[in-house]
Amino acid sequence: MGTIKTDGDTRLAREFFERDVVTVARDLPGCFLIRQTEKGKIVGKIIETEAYGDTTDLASHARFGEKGRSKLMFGPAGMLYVYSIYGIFELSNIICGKVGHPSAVLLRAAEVVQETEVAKANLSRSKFVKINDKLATGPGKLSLAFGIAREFNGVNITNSELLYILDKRSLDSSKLTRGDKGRESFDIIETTRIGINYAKESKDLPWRFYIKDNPYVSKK
DNA sequence: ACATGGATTCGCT
DNA sequence: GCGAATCCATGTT
Repeated sequence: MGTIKTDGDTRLAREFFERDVVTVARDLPGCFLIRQTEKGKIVGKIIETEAYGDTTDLASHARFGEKGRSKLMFGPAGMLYVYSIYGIFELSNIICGKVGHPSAVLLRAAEVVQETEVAKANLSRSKFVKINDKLATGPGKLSLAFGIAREFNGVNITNSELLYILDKRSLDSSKLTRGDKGRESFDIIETTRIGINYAKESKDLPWRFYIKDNPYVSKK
């Protein structure tokens, strides 16, 4: 469901993201994030996500209402929501749910499986990132590695040629990863979100999802 | 106009 | 486990 054909691959379409944000967040690990750049096509397997909900989720930017930077969250699904944090990083989210039901999925970690040198070059632009074999472990590093910055805010990833997501069954991972299995099954761990201890009644919601035993998870 | 603090990351203790 | 780096959205004066 929720897919269209693009060049033989199966791109996630708006219907995929229009579902409940928690369902989408659980479904995204194992899918492939694609970033077409001048230097090449960066491909990453999504490892970890978090769901952010409506005005009742005290950790969600939507809690402030339909205004300011989070206005996008109230609009149609499939748009990218990029915002800066700590003056240092920019975090990438995908708007989910029907119009009027604000929510978004935060992309927290990926395994870069193609054009790793391009991703490394992107990371090198920040003096706050240490470059090692984990290129996109954590939402700040993920955005930087994939070259996603504020100019991508509002981009429709169901249309864009520069940024989109392919279904987890659409790529033959034997060509892409070392030992990690795109087409094989995996267990998803559900746990609490990171960095939101200020959000009293919401901080214990099990809205963080990651692939069990995967080395590219940002934090256990 | 001013003060506050964060959906982070790294390095040092 | 804690603090620094560094900017802007948000809330208060």
